[in-house]
Amino acid sequence: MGRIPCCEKDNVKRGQWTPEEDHKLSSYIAQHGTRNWRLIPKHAGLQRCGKSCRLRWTNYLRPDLKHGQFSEAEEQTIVTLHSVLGNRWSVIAAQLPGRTDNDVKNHWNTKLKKKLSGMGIDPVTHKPISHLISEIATTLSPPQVPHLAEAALGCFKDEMLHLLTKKRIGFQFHQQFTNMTSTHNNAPSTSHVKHEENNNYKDNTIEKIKYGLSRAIKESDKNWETSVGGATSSNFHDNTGFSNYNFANLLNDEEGSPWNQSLCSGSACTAGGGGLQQQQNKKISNENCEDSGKEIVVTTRNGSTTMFNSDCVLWDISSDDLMNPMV
DNA sequence: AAGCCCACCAACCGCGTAATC
DNA sequence: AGATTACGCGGTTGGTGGGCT
Repeated sequence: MGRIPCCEKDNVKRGQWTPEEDHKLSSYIAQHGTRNWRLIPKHAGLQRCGKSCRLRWTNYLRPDLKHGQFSEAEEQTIVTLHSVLGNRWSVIAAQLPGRTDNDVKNHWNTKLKKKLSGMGIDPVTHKPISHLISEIATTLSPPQVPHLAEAALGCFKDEMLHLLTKKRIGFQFHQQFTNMTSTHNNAPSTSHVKHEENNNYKDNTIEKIKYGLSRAIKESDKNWETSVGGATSSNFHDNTGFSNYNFANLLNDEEGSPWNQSLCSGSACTAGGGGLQQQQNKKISNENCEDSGKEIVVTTRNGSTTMFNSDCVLWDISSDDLMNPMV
């Protein structure tokens, strides 16, 4: 047996509330309270569902509600509580006098999530995105990598891609680079941060990032298998205490991006479709690099992660960008 | 000026569960 | 005790307005 509707759908008005309806509802509630939402519209002379009346009252008409912008302090509270409670909007809203769960949820989805992403923080886990990559690369056993890595990246990709499409930035790796120069032959020059104001480049790059991430996840799995299988892979080595994953050949491919095929959100993700498997062995060029074959490496050591490319232009996430995301 | 895109947010939907019969 | 009803919550949708091309 299905759930019985709270009202007769045919006889109720839907959509935006008029000032007259607001007045009727407010007047009725001021006199009689909010005891039975099913009866309120009938008694108040409204052709609305009781549920609709309740939402209108709780989210808009209640006299104790604030309607203005969220303050810095309120935003800070939301972010802090969200890091602990997750999407428990009603609990978070309870800590913000005059704000509803709907307010908080909307503000989170439209502003705060992007703000955090722009700061390089994953809005789901509240960890820096570099930590996520690090965890994917080091702490997961390879059979899990395609699923969990894609799930984690899936949570972040929309905001990341949004940011990238709004403003080209170059990838910096100051201290990590210093560390790497002593251990890696393809160390980048300090003039690596270059900008090309070329739309084609941007468009290509976005596609390459999408595809590159998907390929990276898949490739790391393959490399691990190669290594375990006995053959020494030049792409995967761990003899210096680092775990190096070579993503150099993951940034380009003539084929369409599999990103959409494996597009996922959270746990609903099913990574690594058959198409991805089939594409694994295809030749990949690196046309956007001045010198093809340069590497992009994710390096992990003591939990820190570095991603760099020796000569290709990447994105510069400066502190200004992080604090003032272009959204 | 018109069309398009995007951000915002009010409102809706459906599910879980507490309350009531 | 089980069925029914209502409420609360979180996810999603759709209308609107502003900015950009």
